[in-house]
Amino acid sequence: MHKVNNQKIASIFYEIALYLEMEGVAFKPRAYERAAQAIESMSEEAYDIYKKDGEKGLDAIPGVGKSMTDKMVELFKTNKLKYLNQLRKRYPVKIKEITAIEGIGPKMVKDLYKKLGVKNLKDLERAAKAGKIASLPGHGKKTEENILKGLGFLKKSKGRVPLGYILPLAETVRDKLKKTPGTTDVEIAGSIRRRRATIKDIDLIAASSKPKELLKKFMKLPEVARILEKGENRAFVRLKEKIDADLIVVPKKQFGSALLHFTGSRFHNIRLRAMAKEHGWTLNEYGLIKKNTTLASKTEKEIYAKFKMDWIPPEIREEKGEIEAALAHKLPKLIPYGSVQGDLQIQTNWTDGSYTIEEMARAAKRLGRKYIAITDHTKALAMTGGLDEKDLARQAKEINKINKKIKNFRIIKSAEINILSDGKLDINEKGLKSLEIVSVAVHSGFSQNERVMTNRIVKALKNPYVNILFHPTGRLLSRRPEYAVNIDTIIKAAKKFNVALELNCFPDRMDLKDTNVRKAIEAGVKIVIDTDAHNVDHLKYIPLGEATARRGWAKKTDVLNTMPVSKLLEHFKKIRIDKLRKIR
DNA sequence: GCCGTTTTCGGCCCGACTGTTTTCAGTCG
Repeated sequence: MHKVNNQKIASIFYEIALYLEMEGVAFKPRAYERAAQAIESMSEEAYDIYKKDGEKGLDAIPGVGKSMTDKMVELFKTNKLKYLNQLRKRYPVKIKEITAIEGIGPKMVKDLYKKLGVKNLKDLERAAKAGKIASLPGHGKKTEENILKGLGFLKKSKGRVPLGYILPLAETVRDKLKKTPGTTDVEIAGSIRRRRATIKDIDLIAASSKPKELLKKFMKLPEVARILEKGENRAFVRLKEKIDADLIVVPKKQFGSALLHFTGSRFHNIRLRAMAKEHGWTLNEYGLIKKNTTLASKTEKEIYAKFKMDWIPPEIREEKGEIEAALAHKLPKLIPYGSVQGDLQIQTNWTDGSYTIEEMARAAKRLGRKYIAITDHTKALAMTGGLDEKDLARQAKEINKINKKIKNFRIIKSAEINILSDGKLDINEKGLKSLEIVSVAVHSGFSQNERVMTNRIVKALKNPYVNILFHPTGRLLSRRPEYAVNIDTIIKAAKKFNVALELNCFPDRMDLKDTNVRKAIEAGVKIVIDTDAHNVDHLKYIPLGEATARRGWAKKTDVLNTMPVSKLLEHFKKIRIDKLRKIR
């Protein structure tokens, strides 16, 4: 058996979809894409589902039926897929690679292959530079230029970018557009509005009585490098920051329908449109329309109401049960932004942070936090100058001193303690006892196999002093995938040993991710949201974590550090006493 | 290829822009 992971399966299904699209097959490409999307966003591995529940389990994945179940089973059994190999043989073309270029789709790939023998990006570049594409019937000079520009962009582009790095730019552009005469609303839509962890481009929706002026202003912004498309009410540009931005301008009365349309997700929209169709209506960016009359268009809420649904927060518009919940008026009350009162992971210049404890505390207070926990690394992480038991005692004295100086604020004694490769901690019991909150994390042995890694973490969670598991899967979005860990087992252990799981807001981490948050809270495990700040500038990332918690359907009560500090510390204290009593 | 409080068969979301066309296919969101 071969443990083919979800990402790999999704990637294969996406590739099949492209090949089928290339052949002009109807409907099947969408089916494969839909299944791929479902699989890549599952928190449980399809392989584990198969081992546990067999083919029945796979078939139960939404969008997956008999045929795709068979294909997954074949992958698990042989690590190969005959169907895909046949497609690749018929068209020996790097289809995913080539269609990554803006403006090139499967049909053009087919044409370029058949007529010019283009199989990969290198062939494509050579053909374009030699002027061969412009001379093809059906294509021209412009197509060729766009391909060359697209190739250049692809080389420089970083692909999807962490949300936290793009949001400020999107907000800057939005705010500049807001000041245009005749413009009443500008909103960021798309996956940024849904607060996905990574972003491909910036979508902006505006309501204006003077669309021409607004579009002109947009295209002339200093952030813009190049104009890709322009129309009556939309413009599509490439920003100097190597990311594309799209602006759609509508009359005020259509702002809601436009916002709904361009917020997505795609599958949420498809579902809504199918529902509209059942009523004999159509839903598009201009409104919910019955024959020639508009039933609703001004606000999203009005449109949802026509379907007898509650308004659905953008963060959960992923066609993952939110439509059913909205129809039944049973949407969860998602944790409101601004609910997190304190930051529970902060590094200082005692280890690899850049600022003193007091500087971090004062900066956090300025942002409205009521408390922070100081969580410098411990000794096994030698490269950061990790603290030993004596250092922690010294740091405690320092914290006491600063606590007296800063009013209406509380610094909590904590640490980011290493889980050693055998699951033991690198701080002794006396050291653990001296801390108000004990947080643990993996920082070594990333290449351990899943069983070893999982057992190691579970062993650490079993320690009666442990309160929080930091960045449970260890992913770094721009650099490193998750380490091999069985998140279901971790969640079970967290529940059993009453340990909270961290949702780390650092833009590169966002760990736990949304689907794991949902899984954890469904299992009754508590979450903490914190920034992992290494300097004062990082403290601002809390709302990213709140957003991700919302994507995971978390309520305020699921997140421990929405509590005031006295209650929070009481909570951890009580757990510690209970656990120690059970052991003795 | 998937799916079903109308359906196990017959459907499957909708519209704009571009480039190369003389009315449209391809691509994108």
